[in-house]
Amino acid sequence: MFAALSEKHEHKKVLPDLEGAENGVVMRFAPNPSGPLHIGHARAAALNDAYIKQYGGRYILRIEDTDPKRIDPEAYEMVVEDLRWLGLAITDTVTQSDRLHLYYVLCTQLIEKGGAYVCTCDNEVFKELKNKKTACPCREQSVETNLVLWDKMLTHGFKEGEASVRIKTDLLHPDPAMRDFPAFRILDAPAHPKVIAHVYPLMNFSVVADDHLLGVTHVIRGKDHIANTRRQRYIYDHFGWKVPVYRHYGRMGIEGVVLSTSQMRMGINDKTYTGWDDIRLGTLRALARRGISPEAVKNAMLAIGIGDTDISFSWDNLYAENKKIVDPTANRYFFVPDPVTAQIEGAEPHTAHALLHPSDAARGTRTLEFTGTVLLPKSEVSPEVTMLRLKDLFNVKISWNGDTPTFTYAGDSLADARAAKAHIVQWLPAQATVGCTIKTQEGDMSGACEPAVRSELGKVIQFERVGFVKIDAVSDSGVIAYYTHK
RNA sequence: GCUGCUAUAGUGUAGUCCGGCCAAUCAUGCGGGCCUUUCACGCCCGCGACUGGGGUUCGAAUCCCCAUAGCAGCACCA
Repeated sequence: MFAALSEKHEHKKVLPDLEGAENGVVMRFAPNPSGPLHIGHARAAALNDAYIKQYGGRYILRIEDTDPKRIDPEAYEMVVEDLRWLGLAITDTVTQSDRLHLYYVLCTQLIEKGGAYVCTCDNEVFKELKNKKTACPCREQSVETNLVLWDKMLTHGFKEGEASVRIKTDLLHPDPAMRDFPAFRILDAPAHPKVIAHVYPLMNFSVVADDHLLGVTHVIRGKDHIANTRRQRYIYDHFGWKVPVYRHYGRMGIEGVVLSTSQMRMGINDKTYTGWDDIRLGTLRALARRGISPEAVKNAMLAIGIGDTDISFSWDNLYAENKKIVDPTANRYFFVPDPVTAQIEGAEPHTAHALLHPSDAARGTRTLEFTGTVLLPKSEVSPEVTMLRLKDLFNVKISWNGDTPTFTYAGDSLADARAAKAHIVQWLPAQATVGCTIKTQEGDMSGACEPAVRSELGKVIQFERVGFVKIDAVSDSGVIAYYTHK
């Protein structure tokens, strides 16, 4: 009964039903290994994942590396790492460069069926004919001729650009993008990191081949693939294969971070960025470094859903999701930005015990030894301020002689501080601090924090009154933290 | 230009297929309050939208037409 009540608060986002998914689904995430995954990828990855969890089935990671020019050899590993971080239920992994022989066999079959032909026209010439809805001479070749030419392609009888395989579609189709699109091309010096080949499939062919071979039932991807879906249908029809169910979601605009792989790589090379996880980038590893949890990313993506409207991604919404996850677990500590030293007159030494978490006393406390001098945030100490409450310690009166403050002990009563509307501020014992720099997308914030923060390496904590941060590095010279969000 | 898709508050989203229960849901954001030894969390209150114009209908966010805006594709990229 109580469980039912608490589940009501979960607000589980329900995605629209998928047609024909009742008996389970086979879906795939198919990135190009050109760099690490970014937030845009996370949408496709998370949406597919959610449906597979909803209906049951298999989740195939398919690395689409059929364009040697767009491969970063390190990306194979990065993609897998990023998906592992996201926590997806991947059941199978295939790499297209391992499967070229399968595509070749299917191409031969398609030529035999009369569904494809080898075109030796100049690319520009073909384009002109296509725009005039006119067949190129190669289209009328016999199956036998096509098979001979196809064999010639595979045996290096052509150079790059001299021949390609085209799918027979409808030359009168109103959309020129549909007319006899290419399925295989020749690359002379591809320098592919995983395979030696001369003939490479184009995306539309290899995708159909693999979706069919792997039994993919449902495809969710961006609407930039709508035209590809229509093209791919021609291949399905030639083979007589069953077409998967498609959903195409709209474009997602993301502001504030760099997403373009080439731009990121350039910036890393010229030291503008520290690496793929530089927090100014939109990669998943950058989010991870900042303390965004994978669950928050997934939840934010599911909340966006599969609508075909173009949307703008909201960092606020992602931060809200993350805070729900991080707030209950993050320990609290003091960080004093831009510290000023304050010697407190008239106060006895005192040990303060501050809760590690305000709503979970069982977690314990940290101890701060007051011996006379403290560090305070400079922004809290200005001539119009005459009283402060040092959190978990006592009240301090400030008297001003011009610009020079004098700090005097003013009692332990919290009620007094409230009555005086004094700010309750974080502080540090001057004799027990470590230097701390908080890195934000806008720049660094330096100050000092409790020495105990050093035990939170790799964790997200909350600096009280400052915000959530992830402890990135701990050394003799101090602590480096990354700002997560408020 | 051609082909196609879309249009609900600052942002995301539900409702649109099968018109009335929608003076429009939920989240986030913002404003105010309560709680509180954090400007966090929690709780309460409030703000804020059906792109525009026609039409059909007793009745339209929902159906039709036009306009406008945005987006995608028109590669031997994925």
